[in-house]
Amino acid sequence: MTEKIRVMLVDDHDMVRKGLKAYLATEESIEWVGEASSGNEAVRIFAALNPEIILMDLIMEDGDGIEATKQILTQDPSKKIIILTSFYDDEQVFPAIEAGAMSYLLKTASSDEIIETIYKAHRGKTVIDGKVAQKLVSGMHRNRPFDQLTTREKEVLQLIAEGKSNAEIADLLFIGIKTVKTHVSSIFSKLEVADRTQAAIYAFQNHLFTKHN
Amino acid sequence: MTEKIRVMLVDDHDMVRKGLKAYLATEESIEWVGEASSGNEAVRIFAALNPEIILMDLIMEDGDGIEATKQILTQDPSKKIIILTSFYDDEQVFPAIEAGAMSYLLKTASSDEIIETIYKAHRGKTVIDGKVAQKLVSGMHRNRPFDQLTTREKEVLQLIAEGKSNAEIADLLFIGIKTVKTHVSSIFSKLEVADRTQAAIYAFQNHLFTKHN
DNA sequence: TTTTTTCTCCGTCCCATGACGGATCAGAAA
DNA sequence: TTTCTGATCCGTCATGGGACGGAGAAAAAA
Repeated sequence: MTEKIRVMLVDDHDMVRKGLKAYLATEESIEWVGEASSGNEAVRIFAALNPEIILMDLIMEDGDGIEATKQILTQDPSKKIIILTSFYDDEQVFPAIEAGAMSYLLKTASSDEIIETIYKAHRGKTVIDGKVAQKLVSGMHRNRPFDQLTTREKEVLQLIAEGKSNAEIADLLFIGIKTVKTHVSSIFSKLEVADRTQAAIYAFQNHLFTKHN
Repeated sequence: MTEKIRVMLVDDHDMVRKGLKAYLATEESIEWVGEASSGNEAVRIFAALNPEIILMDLIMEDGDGIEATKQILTQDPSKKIIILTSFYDDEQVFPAIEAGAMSYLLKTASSDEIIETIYKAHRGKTVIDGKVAQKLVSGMHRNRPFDQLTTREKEVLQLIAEGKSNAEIADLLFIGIKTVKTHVSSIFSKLEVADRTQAAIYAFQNHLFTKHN
């Protein structure tokens, strides 16, 4: 029999860790080398555990999965990381792929799919969940109006989304109110919204300034 | 030895179901009678499984946990339902308790806590997760400014949060623009915000109109 | 090089917005 | 009954917000 595949899990749900551990124990060719309950903990201990494959949750209290993925791959690019997240959180897919994750599964995936994905990752093959893949292709040619904004306009939009007035924005950016109004008008036409309130709503609905951009 | 406690799990994550099942199998006095992958499925099959305790996830694709909790307890009030959710989703705690759930756990809870909660629920004792409890007490005397709003004002605020102008709101509610402005001003003073944009931001940050209210 | 595009900046004009005051009506408390 | 409180409604008025036009500078294209 060949060498076992060394697998590590990073998830802040104890029951998920205990559960997946118990389930993977039934697989002869998989060896459970350890687990971490947060992204930061994973970065600290993965080298000692020396897993070949890391199952990584995204949303965790202490250090998110994307950051942990980056750091781990920086230290050891040979690690194969499978993202295993609860929801296809809108625009977390791109950052995860960019961070170097090999596969992207939803927790709604069946246990068999997870095992299959582990084997495929072991052979260097990528698996992307169907729903996530749809997001990807629709987002590939992402003509997001937001990306049409200039640097200055993005700054202004963020301040709008924080509830700032034009005068406040002018003070914060050390420019005239009239100039702010120009940027604001430009933002409206690019985002195809009518006023600053709709622009702020757009920012919130697209999670623009809540995470990494 | 006494009768085993009959337990059923409702969760749309296959790995959580398989995992918890494997883990609970180590408990002598707990019997796993079945599982459902959605709220609606749970309502359909719980009677046949005849569990004593139901572990219920909240966020599911097909029929959420709160609705399922209500329906199950309507059919059989003797069932003891333990909410087992991923995040303390802001204001889902109240509806869950109102629906008749006996306990409220987070999935970050340790497996031992879950087992302990099952035993306590079996003896009729309620367990509320610490973080959730904090939310509860801070929410008990919930001086949320939002609750200070009148019915009409809530309607207006929702339309503001949808990006509507005063004129559009007037048309939608069949009242004059001046009247709308009065409501709008009243909303601002109660929410302690300066303009409609900040009001919309308030609505989004408090998840006001995204779920049941 | 010149030309064109783009980004950033500032000005003028008009209207929706929001502050303030007041009227009407309904229900509760005296 | 009267009184009081609060919800809903409409008026007047000053101002911030948004549309439009344009200038200078720098980068890209010719």
